[in-house]
Amino acid sequence: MFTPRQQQVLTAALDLLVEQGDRLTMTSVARRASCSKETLYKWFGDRDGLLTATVQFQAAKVRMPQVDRWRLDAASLRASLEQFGRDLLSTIVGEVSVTLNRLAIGHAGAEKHGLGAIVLENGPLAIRRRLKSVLEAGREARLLRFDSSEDAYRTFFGLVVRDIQIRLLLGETITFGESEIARDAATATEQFLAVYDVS
Amino acid sequence: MFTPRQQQVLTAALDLLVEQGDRLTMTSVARRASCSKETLYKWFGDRDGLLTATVQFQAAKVRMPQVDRWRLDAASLRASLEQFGRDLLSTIVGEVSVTLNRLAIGHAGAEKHGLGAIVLENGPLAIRRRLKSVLEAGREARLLRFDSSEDAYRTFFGLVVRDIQIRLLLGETITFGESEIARDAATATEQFLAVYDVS
DNA sequence: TCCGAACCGTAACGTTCGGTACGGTAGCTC
DNA sequence: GAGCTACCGTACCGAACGTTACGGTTCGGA
Repeated sequence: MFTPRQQQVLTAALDLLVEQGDRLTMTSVARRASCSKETLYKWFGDRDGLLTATVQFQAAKVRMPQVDRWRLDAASLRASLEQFGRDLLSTIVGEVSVTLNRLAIGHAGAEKHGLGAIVLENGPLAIRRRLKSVLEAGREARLLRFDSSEDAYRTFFGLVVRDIQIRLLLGETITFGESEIARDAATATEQFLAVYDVS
Repeated sequence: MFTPRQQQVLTAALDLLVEQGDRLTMTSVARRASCSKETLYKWFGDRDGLLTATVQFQAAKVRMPQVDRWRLDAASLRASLEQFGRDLLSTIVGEVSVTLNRLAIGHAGAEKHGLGAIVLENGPLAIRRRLKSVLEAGREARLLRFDSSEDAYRTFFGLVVRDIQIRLLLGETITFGESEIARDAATATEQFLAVYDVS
C-alpha cells in the first residue's frame, strides 16, 4: 500500500496532526519528514490526498484482536463484552483517535465526507462487526435476548461511551487511565446484561 | 445582550454557518447581512468574536421547558424521562446543533476551547442540570436507586444518544423524524429503568 | 563512466481572506 | 443648516498557504 519512505512521511503527518490539528501545512509536513513538497504532491496529489492517506495509514495499523466464539457461557460472554468495552474506550480516548475524529468532522462540515466514512468504518464499525457476532452467539446460546443485533450493539456503544467522546472532542481534558477504563467497561457490561440478559 | 440589528447579523452568520460550515468568510457574512465589514469588526472584534457571539446567540435562544417535580410517581417519572430523551435527541439531530458542534470541535482542535465550553454548557450540561434534579427526586421517592446522580445522568445520555451524534458529526445522513425520536426515547427510558429502577 | 529516474531544498506564483482605511449617506441634535 | 454619529459599500494591504517550477544531488543500471 505504502512504501517504507511513504510511511515515514505519513507518520510525520500524523504526528503533526496530533500536535497542531488541521492547521498543519504542506511545508511543515515536508520539513518534518525531510522530503520535498514536490514529492508530497507527486505521491498524494494534493492536501486532501495526503490527509486521506494519513487516515487510511493509521486505520490500517489498528488490528482488532479476535475473540473466541466457542464455549460461550455466561462468564465468557461477560468477559468478551468487557473486553470490547475496554477496546472501544481505549481507542476513543486516545489522542490519535480524538485528532482524526476532529479532522474527519471538520471535513464533513465542508461537504467532504470521505474522511468521515473512513473513520467511521475503522472505528465504531470495526468494533461493531466483531461485537455483533458475539452478541448473536450469545442469543444463539440463550444467554441474551434481543430482536435486532444492530440495536443491541448501539445500546452497548452508548452504555460504554456515554458522553466521553463528545466531551473529549469538544476539548475537555479528561484523564482516563487503565483503571477507569476497566471500571467503566465493567459497569457498562453489567448494565447491558441487566437490559438484554435472559432474566 | 445584542441589539436587533446585531441579531440580524448573527442570524445571517448562523445561516451561512449551517450552509457552508467553518468556511464562511467575513465578507460573505457582511454581504448576507447587508452590513459592512467595518461594522463586523467594530461589534465583534475579530472572526473568532463573531463566531463566539453567534454560538452564544443561538444558545440563548434555546429555552428549556421546566418539568414539574411535585406528585412524582412511577408513571410521571417515566414520562419525564421520555420527555428529556425526546428533547435531547431533537436537539442533537438538528442541523444547527450539528453545525455548531462541528464548529466547536474544530476550534478545540486549534487549542481554542472557548466554543467547546459554550456548546457543552448549553447543550448536554443544560439538559443535565434539569435531569439531575428529576433523578434525585426519583431517588427521594424511592423510585430509583443509584449512588451518583452524575453517573446516572451519563448513563441516560448514552442510552439516548448512542452513536447517533458521532455519526451525524462524521457526515452520515440519518433521517430522524418525530416518530423515531419518540420511539428511541421510549426505548432508552425503558432500558434506563431496567438498570436503575428499584426492582 | 554515463544516463536517467527519483528525490531534496528552495524559490516563486497566485489566490484567498482577515483586517483596515476611506469616501459617501442617512438620521439625529442643536 | 452645521455638525456629529453610526453605518454601508468598496477598495486596499499583508500574510499565510496550496501549488508549481527548477537547480542540485544521489543512486542504480547499462
